[in-house]
Amino acid sequence: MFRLIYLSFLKNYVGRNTRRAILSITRETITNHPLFAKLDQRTLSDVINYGVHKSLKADEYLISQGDIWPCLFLVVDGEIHALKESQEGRVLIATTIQPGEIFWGLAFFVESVEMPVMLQAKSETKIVIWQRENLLPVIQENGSMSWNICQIMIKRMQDASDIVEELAFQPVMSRLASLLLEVFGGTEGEFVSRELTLDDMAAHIGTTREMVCRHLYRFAEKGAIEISRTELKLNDRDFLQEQASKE
Amino acid sequence: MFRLIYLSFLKNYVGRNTRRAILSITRETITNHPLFAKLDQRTLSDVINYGVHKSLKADEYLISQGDIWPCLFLVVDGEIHALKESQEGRVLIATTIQPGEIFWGLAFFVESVEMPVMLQAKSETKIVIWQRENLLPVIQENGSMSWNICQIMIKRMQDASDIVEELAFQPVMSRLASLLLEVFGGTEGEFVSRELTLDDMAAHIGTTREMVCRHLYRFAEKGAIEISRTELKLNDRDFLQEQASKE
DNA sequence: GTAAACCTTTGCTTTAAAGCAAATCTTTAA
DNA sequence: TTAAAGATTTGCTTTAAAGCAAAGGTTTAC
Repeated sequence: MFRLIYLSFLKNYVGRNTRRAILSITRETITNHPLFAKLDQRTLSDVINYGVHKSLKADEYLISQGDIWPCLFLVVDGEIHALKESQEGRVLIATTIQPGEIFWGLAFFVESVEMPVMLQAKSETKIVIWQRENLLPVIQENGSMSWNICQIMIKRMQDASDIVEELAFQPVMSRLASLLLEVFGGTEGEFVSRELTLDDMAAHIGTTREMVCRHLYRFAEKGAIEISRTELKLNDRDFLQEQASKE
Repeated sequence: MFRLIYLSFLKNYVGRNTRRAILSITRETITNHPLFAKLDQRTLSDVINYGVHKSLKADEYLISQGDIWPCLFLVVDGEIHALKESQEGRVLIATTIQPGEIFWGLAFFVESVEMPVMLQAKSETKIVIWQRENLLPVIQENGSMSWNICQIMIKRMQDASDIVEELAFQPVMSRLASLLLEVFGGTEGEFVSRELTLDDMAAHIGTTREMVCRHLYRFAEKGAIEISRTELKLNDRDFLQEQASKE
């Protein structure tokens, strides 16, 4: 009881020193990002001043599919999912934006272009948002920035390309094997919390929770993993690797 | 007979005037592209000089999936398919690059990054290729160029995003309806050549020729289209539109 | 002009994926 | 502490997609 009160107290109270610490982490995150690498101190300060801080609660939406949103943002803390939703309510998580990464509304670059994904905070998340009108002059006066953005875009294209390839050619079992390796790849031999619900996993690979469940138990039958209702142990990475490459 | 000889004569013989005409078309294509829009005459000439002309025969490969290819190119005439091939030989056409459009190897922007697609000429095709090392200085000295590239990339991202959405959420029938509208949308009420083989259509929507065939005849049963072995008439665009949005 | 290569169509079979429902377990919130 | 909400699991059913094979057309190349 006491512990709960104590924790919620910490959660809501942000003292002068703590606030200063958060701002400094944010400042550091901005300063360290390759996009702003070659800016002089004065321009960097401008950029930092234009940035609007925003906190998102877990599961809170930042924007919806179809929005015209001429902004660019940097994740300071937490994680943001870029996801697509079908008419029937099925969901596909296209990518996850991590702390230190930059993302944008397409309308930041091309006027009136709609967002093809919605953005949703996975957990409690802090971001800094820039409006097109504020950042555009800076970008145009610093040639290297556009080039850096190109490089970030290339990475995103690779991601998108992988998703297309998997959806087009690989069966559910392979996609699940890939996901397991990605999420639990570093935990071979020890039981760990499953982290993702069946629905979460289904959203990552574009299928249903029932399919995920069945394939998990199929992997368990083969000895590649062990599972309980809440935990998972990865035993045979090679087996999963092999499954992941099947068509 | 005579006609054949006459045609093949034309095909191979390129006289002085014709060559000059082709070069001038190419020059115009380059000059008109938004990417080079704001360059001064002198820089533009440099760019034109750095560009290497290349002709591809129908079905000829430009590069393979996995290549590290630090180039950027412009399609002058013809069409180039960006396609993915699975281990089992199935093919998905991710996008088609049209005359006047620019595309690139990812390694043009980020060193050592592999191509996620292969590039293949759909028909006889002429392109102009620039090496990274030649074009990079021009880009870095002309800030607007990177920005323009960003805009081109945004368009490609939209395309990729649409493909993901279709593969993840839409059944074969919807994807085929979309394709029919895209290819034959402007020909309502008249018989036209089918243009694409069943295999071609299958490659566009990620399925097999048999599935395409069956769904075509299903559309025909409903009166939305009429088909013979070689021709097709689109009767009911609305019906197809409705099918295209189904999940 | 003809054979070979290629494309289309269809019947039949197999398989993967999804949908639905119910039982069981876990977590959350009052 | 307990009820409610949420998550997992499994059996059964349905459907979409794919695979295989064979029979016809069409086009191409010699």
